[in-house]
Amino acid sequence: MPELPEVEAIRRRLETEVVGSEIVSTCVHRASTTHPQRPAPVESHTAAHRIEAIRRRGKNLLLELSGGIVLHIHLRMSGNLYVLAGDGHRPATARVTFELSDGRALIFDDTRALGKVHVYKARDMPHLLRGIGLEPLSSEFTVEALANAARGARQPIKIFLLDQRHIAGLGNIYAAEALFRAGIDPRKPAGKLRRSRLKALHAAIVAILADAVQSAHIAYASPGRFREAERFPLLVYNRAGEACGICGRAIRRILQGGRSTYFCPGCQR
DNA sequence: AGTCACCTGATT
DNA sequence: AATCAGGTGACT
Repeated sequence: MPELPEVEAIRRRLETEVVGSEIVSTCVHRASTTHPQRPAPVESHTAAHRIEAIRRRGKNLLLELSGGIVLHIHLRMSGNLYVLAGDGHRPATARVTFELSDGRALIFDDTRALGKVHVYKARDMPHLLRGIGLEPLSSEFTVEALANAARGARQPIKIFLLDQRHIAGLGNIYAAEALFRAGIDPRKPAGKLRRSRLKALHAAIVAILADAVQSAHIAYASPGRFREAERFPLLVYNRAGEACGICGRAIRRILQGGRSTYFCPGCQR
């Protein structure tokens, strides 16, 4: 489920809940979650370490542990990270359990088991993250930086936005919503957008993600999982056939790179 | 840029 | 039974 806003909401929540806590033991319940690393090293390199900080880079969560160890977690499609009280029931979909010294447990829950948990030395992280693109809610993400990234790109702009090497954190939902808000046809080649269009797109991305972080924070606030109803309304995603709220034309669904793209043929040109 | 693979579950 | 799902990496 998670794109940048959901990952950031999880990060903020965990920051208040587990930074400063010590992991006493770790159990990997599904080997594919740590693949190609073996479960044993992940377990041994996290046990007896304290969680010192939690950072996010795009959709990646980085738990900085004592002793120069980084726990790298990617939630992929269905991952979630949350704290379970000492008397809580661990669900069957838990893929990794980190037992904390105060009796609580940090659970990596992942229904589809596509998510990843790996351990690295802190000094290796810059190398491992080198291919990740602009952080859209940071000061480095400017119209100029977006224009530089898009220059000469022949990919459709929707495909371009999903490519984490350009911008880190957009996924299928918010890419579609940002393009709608900016009034851009998702099939338009990225490198052919005029500066005025890029400016609108830049503003749309920042506004959508900032709003979505806020609502995701609320949606995750109560214990349990993401509450869809709390998210701010999506204007095109998953609305094929419905009337566009602006122009009234039917929202279309097309395939790009094997994935659904939703857009309004009236508003996006 | 398209297709498959990795997984499970919801929906048609 | 078939299709779809908020992600990504390895093919072609």
